[in-house]
Amino acid sequence: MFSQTVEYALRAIVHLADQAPNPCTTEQIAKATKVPQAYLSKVLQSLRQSSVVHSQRGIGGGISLVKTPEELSLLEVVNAVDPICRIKTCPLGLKGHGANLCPLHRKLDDAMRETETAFAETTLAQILLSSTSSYPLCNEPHERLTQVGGPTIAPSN
Amino acid sequence: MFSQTVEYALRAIVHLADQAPNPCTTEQIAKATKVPQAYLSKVLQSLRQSSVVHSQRGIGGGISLVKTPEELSLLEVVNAVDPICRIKTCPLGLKGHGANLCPLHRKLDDAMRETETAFAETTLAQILLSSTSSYPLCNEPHERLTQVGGPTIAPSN
DNA sequence: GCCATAATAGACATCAATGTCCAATTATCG
DNA sequence: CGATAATTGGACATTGATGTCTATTATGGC
Repeated sequence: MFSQTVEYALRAIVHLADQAPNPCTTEQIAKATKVPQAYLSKVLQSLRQSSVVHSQRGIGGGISLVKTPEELSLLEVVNAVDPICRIKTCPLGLKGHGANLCPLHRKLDDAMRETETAFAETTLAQILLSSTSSYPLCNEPHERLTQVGGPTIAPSN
Repeated sequence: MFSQTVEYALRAIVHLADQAPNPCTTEQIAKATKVPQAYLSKVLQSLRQSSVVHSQRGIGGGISLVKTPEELSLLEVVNAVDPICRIKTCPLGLKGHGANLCPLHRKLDDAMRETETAFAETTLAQILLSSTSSYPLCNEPHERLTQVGGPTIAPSN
């Protein structure tokens, strides 16, 4: 129901929110989120063009969130890479309907509206603070990759 | 958010429900629903293999619903052509999560669950009886293609 | 200025979704 | 049986989503 690209974008943003306000390199995000790095860079491009993330080249650079996790909603991320496009007029182009959707398309659009609303009302901060037994993207309850200050360049392995 | 195939399948089923229990030819459905006929025949194949519709070759044949519009839900149609696949285990394959989804995937799965439920609870009969100002697939309030009288080619049952 | 780092851009590959076309098959009618 | 109507199946084309690779450009540190 949601594209792979949406899944990847959300994983990346969750990781960035977790590390905020520190920037992460594409490589770091790719490893943490298990997303193919080359493809991830494409996804991050979309997010940058939509001003969801900011990028900085060179040493110490990387990707960082434009907004704080408290201000950023899931919907903004989803719409940046694969917009939820609501049904505005009759898909059959019937003149008699116009903006007055028939029951079928009303139902379909309602489902999309519900999803849109749910995503609009959820912030990244809420995702990070949710108290379930699993922490986003991590095996441990909360394994911070970068803790305090430090440019943390390449923890490598 | 929903594939073109889902849209086409639902249009076809709505038309069949409207004409039920009479069968319709692929050509009739294609014209009424404005779906490319050759592609529609593929979609109808999926619906037949999932036992949502029944087909009959030869003169007077065509496609008809297996269940009545009262018994058939939107979900059965959707799942026949493009299943809503719920998130059952961590997409990252993290062992620590397993069936215990992290907040992100919990949220995504919740959205799918809501949609799934909404579709499961809506029958084709409800779609046809919904009182909005537009009738499904038709410009007029209710232009039945087959009315009374004329043996519109094999009512046969 | 030089070098290492990291994003950026574009070409290319692969695969699934969508769409078209035609021959084969099956059923009904006269 | 033969003609017609209709689905069925397979080949093919096109497009978009997904994914890979390489060269280029920008940045900071020395």
